[in-house]
Parts: sequence; structure tokens; C-alpha cells
Amino acid sequence: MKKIFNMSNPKVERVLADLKRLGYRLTRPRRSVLQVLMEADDCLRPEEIHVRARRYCPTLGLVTVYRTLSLLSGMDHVRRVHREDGCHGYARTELAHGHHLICRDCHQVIEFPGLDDLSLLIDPIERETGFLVEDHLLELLGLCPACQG
Amino acid sequence: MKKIFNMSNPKVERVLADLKRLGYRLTRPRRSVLQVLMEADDCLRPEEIHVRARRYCPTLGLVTVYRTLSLLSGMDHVRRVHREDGCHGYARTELAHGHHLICRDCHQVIEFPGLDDLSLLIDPIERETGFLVEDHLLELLGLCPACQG
DNA sequence: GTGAATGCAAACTATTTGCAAAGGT
DNA sequence: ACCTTTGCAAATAGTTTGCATTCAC
Repeated sequence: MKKIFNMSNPKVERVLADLKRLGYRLTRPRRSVLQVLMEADDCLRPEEIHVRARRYCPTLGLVTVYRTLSLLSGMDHVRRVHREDGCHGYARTELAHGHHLICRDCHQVIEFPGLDDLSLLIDPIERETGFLVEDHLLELLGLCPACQG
Repeated sequence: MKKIFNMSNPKVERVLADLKRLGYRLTRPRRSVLQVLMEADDCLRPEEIHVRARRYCPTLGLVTVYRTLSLLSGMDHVRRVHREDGCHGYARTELAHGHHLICRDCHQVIEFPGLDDLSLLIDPIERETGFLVEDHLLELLGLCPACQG
């Protein structure tokens, strides 16, 4: 199989392998979207992904971006995150593990690490409600240092 | 001022008073939307609010529902909550304090009470990042009792 | 009476679908 | 060669805007 992009990214390779394993075809448009998602350090809207990915696949259509995002989030390689303005951003799963600081002024989204253990919080809730909690999303809203002036 | 609805709700009255205080007019469409929001025990989409509120104000337009929701959430009497399907629900602030259990199968959203004190979690983050946290959104994703079969 | 608020229609934005053409295996 | 995937155009869903009319004050 011929090499398409000169930069190669192990995260991209891993997802490509998974796609192949499941019988999906490794197309140029899919690679381009994947490349953009895996090299990004924040969450991107479909339109932004479209613009960036055309660097790798100039004929890429926005529709294909949507379809690829849907495929990848179904496989849990990317996560969809809700934005204050009502539309959605997408980020690779490791980035989007549910902990965000969102500035209500400049709208920047900061990931914060750690804190994966919310079991003190979650365990009693599971017991009381019978709900089986598989994942969590925690967003903290406020003002970033720069916007507190 | 003449009584419009036979049922009267102290929560509705409180918000009406606040609207008046700020110089907004107490119109029938606004009352109808407010009535629906304050008597509901879950979060509603604008369309649902529109349908229900026409019981109180038959000429109510969907546009006015949106405008009223925007006004009320600006005053923080209602909160907008993100739904998995991409559109939004609105609920009175007491209901929507940011804690949801969302079932990935039947998509029902359950509010869970208490747990307002996340300061153990939030304080260290504020210290480390310089972020000023004003509010939080916590969603737990998983399976409700009925969908665990 | 006056200006804020409403309802309609139309605009707009984000996203999805139908279908013929292109491309991976 | 086959059948998935693509890109386009058009459809759809949620939400916002322009404007003449209505209504609270």
C-alpha cells in the first residue's frame, strides 16, 4: 500500500489498523481526517477539520468529514464534545476523557489531567439509582486566567 | 393585573417578579412558557415547550419560545442542557444543576440530586490552573436499570 | 399613546440523505 | 470486477433575524 503523507503518526497507524481489522477501507479522505484529529491538541469542529484535512486530501468533502467522524466516534477513537454555542467539537479519545475547563469569555477549552477516579462520587449513585455508569463527562465553566482582568 | 391561568405557581410568581423588576413586560406568551418550565420535572426541548405552552397561550409562536428561553437563561432562571442527539433541552435551574445520568440505550436523562459540593475536586484545580470555576456540568453515561437486560 | 414584545416568513447553520461516479481490495 | 466510499446537491432540523402588527404599561 502506497504511502500518502510523509509524516507518519503512530496514533494514526493504530486506528487505521483497527479500521482494516473491521473490514473498512483505508481511503485517502479517511486518512486525512484521522491525521488532523491525531495531530491536534484540542477539539475541532467539523468545518475546521475539513479545512485542515484538505491539506492532505484536497478533494475532501465536508460530508465525508461528518461520515468519518461518525465512524470514528462509533469505534470510540474520537469523542464528540458539546460546545456552549450549540455545535460540536471532536477530539481523540485520550484528549476528551471528560475533563474540561471552559472559559465563558474566550471559549477556550483546557484539558485537565488526572482525576479519573470519581468513584467516591459515582459508587453511591450507582447504588441508589441502579444505573450502571460506564463513562463520565465533567466540565468546569468559568474564567481562564487571561479573562479574569 | 388580571389573572390568566387558574393554577398559580410560586416559582412562576418569583420569576415574574424578577422580570418586572428588570423592566420586562409580563406578557401572556412569557407566562405560558414559564408555567410549563416551572411545572415540569425534567428538561424539555423548545418544541415540547411550545406544544405544552399553547394550552395556556394558543397563539404562542415557536420563535417566542426561543426568545423567552434565551431571556430566562440569561437571568439564570432556566438552564440549557446539551442532549446526546445534538439539540438542547431547558429546565428550571434547580433541576438542572449539572448532574445527569444519561442512558446510552434509551437516551433517557435522569437528574440526580445532591452532590453540589464538588469543592474537593474543584479547589485543587483552581489552584493549579488559575482558572476561576463558576459552575460545573457533570454527566454520567451508562445504562439505566431497564436497559441492562 | 408609546415602545417593547409578538408572530409570521424567510434566512441561516449544522447535519443528514439520495445518488451517480470514483477508488480500494 | 465488485462493492464500499466519495462528493455533490438537495433535504432536514434546530435556531435566528427582519418587519409589520399587537399589546402591556
